[in-house]
Amino acid sequence: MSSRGGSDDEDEGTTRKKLRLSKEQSALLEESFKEHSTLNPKQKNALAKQLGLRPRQVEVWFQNRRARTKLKQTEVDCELLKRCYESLKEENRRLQKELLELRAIKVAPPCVISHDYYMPLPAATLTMCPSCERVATVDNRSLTFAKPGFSHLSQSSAAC
DNA sequence: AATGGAAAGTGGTTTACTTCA
DNA sequence: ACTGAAGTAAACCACTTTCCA
Repeated sequence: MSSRGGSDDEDEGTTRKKLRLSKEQSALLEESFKEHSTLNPKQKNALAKQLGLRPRQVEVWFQNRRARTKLKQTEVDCELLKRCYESLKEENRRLQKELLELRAIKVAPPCVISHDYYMPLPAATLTMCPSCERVATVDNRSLTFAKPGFSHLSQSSAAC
């Protein structure tokens, strides 16, 4: 690894001061990064020549730039996951509440149907999808799931 | 004087290539 | 001639250090 340890960085004799890239240099590097986030040796050398920098400096700039991009993306992903978590927490709260209500309905005395007297069934009874183990509400004629996303269940069988 | 951010250093991993038994 | 192991260089990445505004 020839470029390790700055052996090709020797310049101006004694202590090498850290260089701050000019606006023009940064702009050109940014422009180049937009086109391709990695450089082949030919592109790197050409860009270095154009900028008046050492190829190693161009290489380092691209490495740091990729790292910054990744960091930014990670932060965005983190925010997204936070929001997703909050949303799921809220939905879980709501479903737990719904489950309690449905259990209460299930525990209530069964309906009686006599010849001259019809007592309607409760609006829904509780069942569990055996495949995905989600709770579903079922009435006489059709299967009605509490949440969207249960469409994978057919009406004829309460299984996924 | 303290600090954030960017340039540069360091060490580890991967990949492509060469050499040699 | 073919093949697999070993060595090497280059490039990348993650992490860290240095230094300037």
